[in-house]
Amino acid sequence: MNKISPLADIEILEHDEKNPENCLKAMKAVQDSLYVINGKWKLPIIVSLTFGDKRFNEISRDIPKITDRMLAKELKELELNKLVTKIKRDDDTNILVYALTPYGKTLDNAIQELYKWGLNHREKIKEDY
Amino acid sequence: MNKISPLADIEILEHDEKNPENCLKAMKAVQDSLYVINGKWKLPIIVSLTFGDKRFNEISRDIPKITDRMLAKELKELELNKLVTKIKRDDDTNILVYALTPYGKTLDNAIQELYKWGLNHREKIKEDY
DNA sequence: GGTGTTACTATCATTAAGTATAGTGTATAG
DNA sequence: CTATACACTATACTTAATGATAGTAACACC
Repeated sequence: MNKISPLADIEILEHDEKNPENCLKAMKAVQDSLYVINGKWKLPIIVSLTFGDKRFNEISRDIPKITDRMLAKELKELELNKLVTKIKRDDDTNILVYALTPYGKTLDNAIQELYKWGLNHREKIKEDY
Repeated sequence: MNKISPLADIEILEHDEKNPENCLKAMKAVQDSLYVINGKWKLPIIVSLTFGDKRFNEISRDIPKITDRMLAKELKELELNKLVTKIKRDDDTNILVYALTPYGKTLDNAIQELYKWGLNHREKIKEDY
């Protein structure tokens, strides 16, 4: 039960000129995350799968404008990173569907925050212009 | 005090085939966020500034391998998006420093989650290989 | 068993993102 | 007043990401 969150630490160290190590560490960690979810389509795919396991075409229809090529490519990378797997659909057919792994689901908190921020940002932009 | 978080809603709707609208909405919001922080350097810059207001060269020294051109370019975009501003350093000098705006600071939750996930992911990769 | 759908792959073209290098006006220190 | 650091900008180049288009094996369905 680590109550002190990492960025809480960062805030404590905000004015500690002697510890640029923590800044570097934070940057690297954030870059690691971004590296895994980078590109135009990976997060949309993951979001689509949070709404349920889906087969190739179902994901494709969920995401406007994605091409087969990109969907195939991104799914492959997500499988490599163990965020997504193929499983048999839970019915009498033997159709294969893509599903988030338990590990893939650990991205949920981050995605929630990006979702909330994105909604708010869209509102802000509307106000401003 | 909106206790029901957006993705909580999403989970409730997970098996509601009749509402693909929510899936689309979630994807768009997440893409909006990603659009603002995309690229290799924007998050490192923001992280650097969470450790304190800094001038150009100080940020540059914080972030290994970033070039002047990219730093200038990314800072300009961050200023356009109102996440960063230039202010006078809080001392007797009239040095200008870059600082996160209050709006820029609203990214903190998202960055925290990316930070936590990134740390964990790095550990996982070490275990796996 | 012919037709359509599914789940891809291959190839090539285009666009976007990032790098390398050099240069310039302004501020600051000695 | 001069040298150096600072905060950029300009140009050219390279690499990475994405798009457009076509094709194909496997399966499903009448």
